[in-house]
Formats: sequence, C-alpha cells, structure tokens
Amino acid sequence: MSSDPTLFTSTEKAGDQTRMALILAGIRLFGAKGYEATSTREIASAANANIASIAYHFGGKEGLRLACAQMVGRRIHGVVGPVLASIDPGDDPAKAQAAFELVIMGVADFLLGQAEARDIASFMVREMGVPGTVFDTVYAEFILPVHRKLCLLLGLATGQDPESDLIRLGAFSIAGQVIYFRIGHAVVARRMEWEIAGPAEIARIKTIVLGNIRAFVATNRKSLP
Amino acid sequence: MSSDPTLFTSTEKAGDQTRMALILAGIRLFGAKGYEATSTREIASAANANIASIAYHFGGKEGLRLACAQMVGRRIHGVVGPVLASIDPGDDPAKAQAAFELVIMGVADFLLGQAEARDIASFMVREMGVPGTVFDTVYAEFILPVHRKLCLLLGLATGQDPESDLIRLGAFSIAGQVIYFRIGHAVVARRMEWEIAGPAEIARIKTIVLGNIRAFVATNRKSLP
DNA sequence: GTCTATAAACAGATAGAC
DNA sequence: GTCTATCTGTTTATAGAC
Repeated sequence: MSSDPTLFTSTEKAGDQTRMALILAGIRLFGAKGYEATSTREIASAANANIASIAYHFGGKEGLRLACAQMVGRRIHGVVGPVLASIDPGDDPAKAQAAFELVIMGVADFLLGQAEARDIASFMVREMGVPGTVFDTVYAEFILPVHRKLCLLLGLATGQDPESDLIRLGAFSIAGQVIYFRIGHAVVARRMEWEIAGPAEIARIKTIVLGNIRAFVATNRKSLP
Repeated sequence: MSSDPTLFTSTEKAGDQTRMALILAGIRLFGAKGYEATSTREIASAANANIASIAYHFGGKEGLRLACAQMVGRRIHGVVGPVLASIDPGDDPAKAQAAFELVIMGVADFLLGQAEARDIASFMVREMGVPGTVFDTVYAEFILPVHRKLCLLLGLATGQDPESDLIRLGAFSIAGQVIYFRIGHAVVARRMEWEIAGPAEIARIKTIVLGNIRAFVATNRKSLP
C-alpha cells in the first residue's frame, strides 16, 4: 500500500485524512488499554470518524491493528534508521562505546519521553507479548536492526565477539533496563515517590543506565592492557 | 497443587474446591491472554465449573480478578517472605552482596522458571501496567518489601545510603533486567535462536545478570580500600 | 452450591442511502 | 467516502429449579 516518499504527505486524498486519524487513535488506545479492551466505537469516536469507516479502510479491527503496527514500524525506522546508519566507529573501542551509549540514551529518551512517542512505545511493548503479524513487523523493522547494531558496537567496545551469548544477552540486559523503566514506570514512580515523570526523573534513570553500561564494558573488556 | 498448610486447608468446605479451581484458572488465563481477552465461560470451562459459579463465589468477573490478585500476593508472600526474613548480613558487605545475588537469582528462577509460577508471574506483570486494586495489592505485598530488602543489601554491599537514588534505581535496574527477560522472552528467544526456554537458557540469562550485579557493585563501591 | 435458561448490553461487521 | 440503521454473535449477570 501507500507510495510513501516520507509518509503520507504527497498523496493526501480526502479519505487519507480520516484513515490517518483512525491509525493514530488506534495506536493511542490500543497502547493505553490493549487491543481487546478497546472497542471500534471508541476508536472511531476518538478519531472523529464513523464506525463503518474502520471496515472500509482496513477491512476490520484486525486490519486496523496491522496498519497501526506498520505505521509504528515506519515511524521508528524513519527516526532510528538514519542514526544507526550515520554511526561508523571504525575499529576504535572508545568510539564504539560512545556510540553505543548514544543509541541507548536515544532509545531511553524515546521510550520515556512525554510526547506522542509514549503512545507508540506503549503499543509496541504491548504487541511484543503477543506473537503474531504485528510482532513480526515490529521485530523485523525495529528490534532486529537496532539490536544487531548494538551488538556490533558493544562487541567493538569490549573486544568480544559481537554475536557471542555474552554480547547479545548483554545488549538485551541493557536495553531491557530501559524497557523495564517504561513498563514498570508506575511501580518505580510509587517507590521513588515521584509525582510525575518529568525530564528530571528521566535524567536520573538515564544516569543509572549509563553507569550500568560503563560497568558492563569495564567488567567484560577482553584485553586488559 | 493445593494443600499448603498456610493457605486453604483448615476450612475446606465443599465449595472451596471449585472456588480454588476458578482462581487458579483465572490466574492462568488472565496471565496468558489478559483480563479483557478472557471470557468467564473460558475460565469456568477450564476450572470444570459452571459459569454462574463465578458470580456466586466472587460476585462477578472483577471480583474474581481481585481474588486472583490476593491469591498471588499470599502465595508470593509465603514463598519470598521467609527467605527475606532469614537473611541477616550483619554489616558485612561481602555477605550482603552474596545475599543480594541470592535473592535476585531466586527471583529469576521464579519469573523465568517453567512451573506454575509462570502463570503467576504473567498475571502479576500484566496487572502492574493497570493501576487499580490489583496493582495496590501486588505492590504492597510483593514489590515494596522485596525492593526495600534489596536496597538494604545493595546499600550494605556498596557502602552507599540504601535509600539513595543510586541504590533504589540501581536495584530497579537489576530487577528490571530479570523482569524484561520474562516479558520480552519471545523477542530474546527469536534473536538468540532458541527453540524453547529450558533450564540451559535460563542459566545463560542468570549468568549475564549476575555479571551485571557484580559490575554494579564494583563500580559503585564507596570506599575503595 | 450447582445447574439451566434467559435477560440485557455490547461487540464487530455490513447493507444500502446519500 | 461517509453516514444511519441493523444484523448476528457473544459478553456478563441473573432468576429460579434442583
């Protein structure tokens, strides 16, 4: 479907407007309440559209779900793709580590940030627990390329084989921290006695994760000079 | 299953049997598919009980949800409570660190293990994203006491203030890794090319987390002798 | 306590006018 | 493309026999 030079700007027919509104409302509501807990009536209402328009544009509720996933995949790919591509650490361990830290901090900003990305993050994380078409889409378009790059950088930084268990699981353990702080935010906030999750709180979390990255690299470096 | 002196043995009337079966089926299905995605018919069928019995015993679907949460809270408290109470590191940093590692490895075994605990873990993690009565129950009976103890041990091991940001968030970052490996298991398994999640895979994950714990302690130790 | 039968509300999907 | 009205199935909850 689509064309899509950047996203949907060039081919803005009349219907694409409500189509887009439905997808955005879908991402928001599916992310906030879950797929099953969200009714098509809610979505249509939130998008200021008619109930029947979901069937017209996407064939049904499940079609909307898939369209949301593809939208999320495209959006993320557009944001994170260029960043990953621009990284070229050569074979300098220090540069590789700096790049690794940069990517993780970027993911943290994306996942923990306040903006519209919050809906996308919620939707994505939720779908990761339900194997299916959406899972495959997000895995292929976001998880796999990002994780591969992370392994490459972490392998360079430590001098370890990028595809070893240590590096692959190590990268997951670091990225997992960020994801946990996203999912378990309510728990963390209650324990930390945070009223809201503002930039100051996000910064504190990032400091901890950054420390853990450096501790990992320092501890797992292969050749100690 | 069942028996369990500290749970429901003393007042084992006739109806308590189906009541228990409904709760167990509820935990399993709510955990696997989510609350909204699970119908009362499914639960009753899985528990070999009648649909009307849910309303009779719990007042309705929401009542069953709460009963499941209380059951989970009681169960976890019964398992983890004695362990936490038995720990007395005195003021020996090395002993405190060993105890911390022991607790986290225990949590990992619990969350990642194959057994019935898997249902409990799924149910618990799922409810953590939905603030409400269930959230409060699990937080008060499991998260808070365990996290407090973890902070105490980690504070002792590093020589830092147990209620400092560093220690509280650090404890979350370590426990969060384990929780992530539970939630994101499908992603990790696909990337690692694991067919199933057997004891060998759990052991590999535990090795990584253990390394991260030691790296954290080594890096954040206050008084370097 | 357990069951059948049914009520009342709600879900997603669709037909057809415009 | 968008709308209203409606169909069909399923949901939770309940009434009442046993």
